[in-house]
Amino acid sequence: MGSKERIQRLKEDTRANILDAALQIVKEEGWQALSMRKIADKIEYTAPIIYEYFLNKEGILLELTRQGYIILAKDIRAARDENKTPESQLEAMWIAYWDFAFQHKELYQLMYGVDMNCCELKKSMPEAELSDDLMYDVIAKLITIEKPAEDFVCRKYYTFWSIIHGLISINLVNKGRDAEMNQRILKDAIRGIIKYIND
Amino acid sequence: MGSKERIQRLKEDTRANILDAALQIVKEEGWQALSMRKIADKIEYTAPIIYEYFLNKEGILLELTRQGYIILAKDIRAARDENKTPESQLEAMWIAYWDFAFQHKELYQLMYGVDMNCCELKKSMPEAELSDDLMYDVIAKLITIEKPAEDFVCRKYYTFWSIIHGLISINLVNKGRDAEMNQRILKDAIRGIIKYIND
DNA sequence: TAGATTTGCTTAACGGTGTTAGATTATTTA
DNA sequence: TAAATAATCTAACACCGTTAAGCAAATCTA
Repeated sequence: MGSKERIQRLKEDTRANILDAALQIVKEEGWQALSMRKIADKIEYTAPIIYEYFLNKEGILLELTRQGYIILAKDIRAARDENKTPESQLEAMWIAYWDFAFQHKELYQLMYGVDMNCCELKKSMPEAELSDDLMYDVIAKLITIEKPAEDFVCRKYYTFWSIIHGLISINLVNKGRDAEMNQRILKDAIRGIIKYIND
Repeated sequence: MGSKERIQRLKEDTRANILDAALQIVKEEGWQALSMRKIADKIEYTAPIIYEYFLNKEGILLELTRQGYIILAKDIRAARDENKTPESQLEAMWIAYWDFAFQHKELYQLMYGVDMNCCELKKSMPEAELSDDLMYDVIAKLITIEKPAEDFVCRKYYTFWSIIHGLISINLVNKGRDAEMNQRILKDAIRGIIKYIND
């Protein structure tokens, strides 16, 4: 009677296959081409069975978003743990963020709504805050002034996030022209903000 | 026989009505809800008529994008002309950019692919470069070092653009939480970059 | 003015989408 | 083996962008 577990495992496999198929289609043809019937084709089923694993199409996207945040947090944490000083940690962490965006371009688009459809329903996802906290902590360490205003750290964090997300968005939408220049802008900006973080 | 002109004017009206209807639907229900049949309903015609005025749905979006760039350039130019020093010009121009993004939220989403579907075909649109040039000129004035590297101005421009576009994107996607804080981040960032523009 | 032609607009359709209900087939249980 | 249950599919609905065909009114031509 161990078949219960076997079947359970098979179901989990199918669920994973759906997500894999979806991501594969997006990688091959873009978000616009993703359809329930195409996913079904790829996993050799018909469309309605997907609804036994996910509430609807949005549910698939939501799960992919979740996976994205988990990978991102893992990468950022690794970058932090490989460096010692807060300065080098912060730089490495933002570069990890940057690398994630291009290594998992499709996930990044989904997570941050760059040239995408969908979403709206990205409300309370705890996984989305994983990497937020990591960044926040390191930034706080760099602030040496006596009594920072309440939203001071928050503002610095948003400044970092904005410039890097902005650069990424511009590159993803405009199909990134000069990769080398962008790397320079990125590093210059990071160092600039770190340098004057107490202003 | 002045009826030729009258008819011509009516046709131009209908074309404008289509664009207005489209934008109105988007403002009321979001980009996802925009459909040819809904536009037709709003202008009290049936869908196929629209194809006498635009090649396809993309054509409507493209024209709205064009209009967006024209408004943006006008706003930025006005901001520049209301200020004297390059420093205050630049700040006012970026704030004008910022204001445009929130005053014409839907157009900005369309122009820069923030949480949108479509596009790809944003290739050569001359109107898109109108405001680019304005910014570029003023930034160049602020650079005082002797022989700036060839891509120096370009890099500074991208730095500005990135942080502001990043902030806007984050606010549009995350439904902007603290408007006041964002204004502060924006101004701080602009002044920070101006301050160290020759680094 | 009568007929021919052009114009403006609609209906109907095609192939696609997300999604649901019902029927069908396969598997498990008694 | 028979009944019950699970797994899967077919068919359909309402929508989408888009195109082709047809109708009816206005216009032009004789």
